[in-house]
Amino acid sequence: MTDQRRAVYDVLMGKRDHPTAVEVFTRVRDKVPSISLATVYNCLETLTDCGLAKTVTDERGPARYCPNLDEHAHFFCQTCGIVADIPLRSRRHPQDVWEFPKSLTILRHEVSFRGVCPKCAAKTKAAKRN
Amino acid sequence: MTDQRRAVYDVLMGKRDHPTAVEVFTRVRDKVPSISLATVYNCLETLTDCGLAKTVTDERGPARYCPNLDEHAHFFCQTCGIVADIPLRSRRHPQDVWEFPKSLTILRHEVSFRGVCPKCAAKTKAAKRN
DNA sequence: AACCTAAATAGGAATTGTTCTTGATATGAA
DNA sequence: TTCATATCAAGAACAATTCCTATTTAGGTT
Repeated sequence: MTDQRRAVYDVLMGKRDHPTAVEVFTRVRDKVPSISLATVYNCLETLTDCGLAKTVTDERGPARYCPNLDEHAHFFCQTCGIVADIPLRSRRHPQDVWEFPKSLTILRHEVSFRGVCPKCAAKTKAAKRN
Repeated sequence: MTDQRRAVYDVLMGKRDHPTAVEVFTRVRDKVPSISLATVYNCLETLTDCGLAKTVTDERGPARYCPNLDEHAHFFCQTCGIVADIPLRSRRHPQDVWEFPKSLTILRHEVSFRGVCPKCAAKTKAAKRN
């Protein structure tokens, strides 16, 4: 655990959103001004390999990193692009929710929702009134 | 509907797998040798906008395109990278499984699984026996 | 059938996000 | 100390995609 990794980890945990590598980079530079973007990528990879963070990708955009280790889904706002965590109501096995060929070895699964966040919904509503 | 779009559409429908743009490009050149990669990208975007195809992305790899319009999930084999459609028979409503802030407008959702396909599972088993 | 206009195309340059390479630096073991 | 190993910074390289521009085409209108 080097200074850089510690700093990247702290930044991820400090603001529990879903920053891109570049966003992590700009945040972490406040603490370790000499850090390079490549190192941020390396640290993020190391952290995800250790299971301390997860990657989230919204279609073709840049990879985002998620410090929330609980099982959860992601919501992507189609308008502003914000990413939100959707918690699981109760512990369920994938097999309990979906039916799939038993010949497949399922190691992990991922659920994502797309739509409009409250803020953007309010904006479009306000725009329509004009 | 231009020749190029028709050709891209036919290629997608002709082999119901999950090709990348470049794979579509190489396949479609047999029919329309003068087509350019940029045009393939354009056509694929047009088709997905029309709802005639879907995009599938496995983490950070190139985008893949899926001609299967039925509701289904995707399975990604971690070993060989193959993408398979999983008919999505959900046993529960999303609201029953996930806890949504009711302020979110959900327009669509996506489920993907990662693991090992039967073929690769057999291979590793065979390798272990040696 | 010739004409017109908006849309689509080919080709290549540019951009974006990420990974790789290299040499320097640090860390820990012998 | 000396060596081996891992990490780092900096920037080049890379892959996937998008953008740009001149040219061509589709398809509706005379």
